[in-house]
Amino acid sequence: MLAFERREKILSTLYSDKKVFVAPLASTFNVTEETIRRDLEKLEREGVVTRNYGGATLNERTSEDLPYQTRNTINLEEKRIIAQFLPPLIKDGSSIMADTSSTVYEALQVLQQSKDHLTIITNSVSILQDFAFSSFDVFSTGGSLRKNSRSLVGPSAIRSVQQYNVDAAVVSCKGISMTQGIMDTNEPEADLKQYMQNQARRVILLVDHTKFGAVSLVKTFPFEQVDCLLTNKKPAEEWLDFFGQHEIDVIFPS
Amino acid sequence: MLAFERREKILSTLYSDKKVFVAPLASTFNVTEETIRRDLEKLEREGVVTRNYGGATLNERTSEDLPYQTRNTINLEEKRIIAQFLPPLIKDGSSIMADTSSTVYEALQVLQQSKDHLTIITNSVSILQDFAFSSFDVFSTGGSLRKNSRSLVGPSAIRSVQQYNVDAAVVSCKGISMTQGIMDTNEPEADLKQYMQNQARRVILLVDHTKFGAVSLVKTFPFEQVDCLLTNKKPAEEWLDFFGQHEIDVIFPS
DNA sequence: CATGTATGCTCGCTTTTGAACGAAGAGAAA
DNA sequence: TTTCTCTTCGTTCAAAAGCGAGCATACATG
Repeated sequence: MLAFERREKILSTLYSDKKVFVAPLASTFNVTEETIRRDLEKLEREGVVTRNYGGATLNERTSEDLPYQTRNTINLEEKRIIAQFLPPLIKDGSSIMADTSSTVYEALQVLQQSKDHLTIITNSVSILQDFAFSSFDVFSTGGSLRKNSRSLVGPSAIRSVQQYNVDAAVVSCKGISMTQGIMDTNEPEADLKQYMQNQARRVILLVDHTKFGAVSLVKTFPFEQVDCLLTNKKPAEEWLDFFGQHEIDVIFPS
Repeated sequence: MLAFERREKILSTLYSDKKVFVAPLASTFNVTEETIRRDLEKLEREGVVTRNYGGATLNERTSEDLPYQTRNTINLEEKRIIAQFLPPLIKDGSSIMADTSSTVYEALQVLQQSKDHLTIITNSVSILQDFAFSSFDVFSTGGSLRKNSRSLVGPSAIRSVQQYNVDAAVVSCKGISMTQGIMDTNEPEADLKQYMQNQARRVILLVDHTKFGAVSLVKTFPFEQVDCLLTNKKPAEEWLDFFGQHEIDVIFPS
């Protein structure tokens, strides 16, 4: 039995019972209580459980969130660098649209700390979940829950997006190419993004350096629509020229 | 029985009875009265109860606006008992509407294990989150994220609900009374529930025993609309008569 | 080889619990 | 009202259970 295997089993017990105890776990897995405690400690650091004397209870709010969270920690540093550039571009009290991407998610976390009030319209379930107890006004687009993601898409989401006119759309993508434009991996989200862009006065695109030149399945909207691009490394000269031609403000760490 | 577990159970008794006594608690948990006193002391420090001679009473104010996660673990056993009754009432492949309540949430968890395919329309963020990786089709109503809850409400959610016609509405409430009807603590959710009920061929109401006779702020829909009621304890004879008059099928543990 | 991770073990510290006893509250009787 | 009695509370002490830090070992990984 490997460590992560054990933790997975602990998690599954947690999901069904909402709580676990140190001593029984230790004996079922044939490890010392120390090990179990360390497991629970780890789970607590990840925000999944709260420990109490003799065991731990599940944190409802992140109940099924583990896969997302791990995915979210990939390139987290890059995403945070990008996120730092967003607050100066957003005025307190303004309204924004946010798509379902971990980059945008990180950026909103930073906004939450630096702004008093914002109105957020989003199709991301993760954002809904995280802002349930914030002071921001949050609107969900509704729509169909896309399989294996926390994204709401489809005609209903599109209709919903069209109801709002916002100051800025904060979106990400899977790849940008000078010839192919801005691309995403799946049709429904790419589609929705296009409508988001359409309802916003300004379009702010968040792209980390790995997206430059990456080609992906489906085009979203053209570069002409982008007002501002945030990234985590200085792009190559030809990209800077390209952005200049399209009148896109590029922001990157100096 | 560990300390935190005992305190949870005390809380759960508090939520259903509004008050507890030291001596009976001590004997049910097989601990000394001192221990119970210390538990109550702790709960008092947390602002949940006020102690008085011989026991403690629940602080009314906090009972309504409980954070979701505490509310969710309270009376979990009762909720699971109710949840068990739902699968036989729902045919595989059918479509249902689900509100934002921990009882309905538990019931859907059970459905997830016993059905191959369902279409769920919900205003609950928690359900969206939990079914992101399931085989069910899930639609979000969208709408405004209600403060300090994981519930989507408002005109946009209502419009959205009206787009769908489903086989069953699975809903809960905060209180039922023969004279006042079915009640909830807040207007927006009560409102939405009414529309949900309206779009469903059958209305299934999930109520634990603490809700019987409990009066709450705002009425939702009348008993005439309810087709089936699931609860965790056999209701009193007058309630059974009452349900009979309204042609409501009542299901409870035998 | 060095490095990092996982695990077990020990020891001192904290939390929890029960027992004991005096103090305080409730209710009845004067 | 005052007094008396019984119950309930709070405090203190000690024992037991649980915990965290630090160290050592084992094993994989680079």
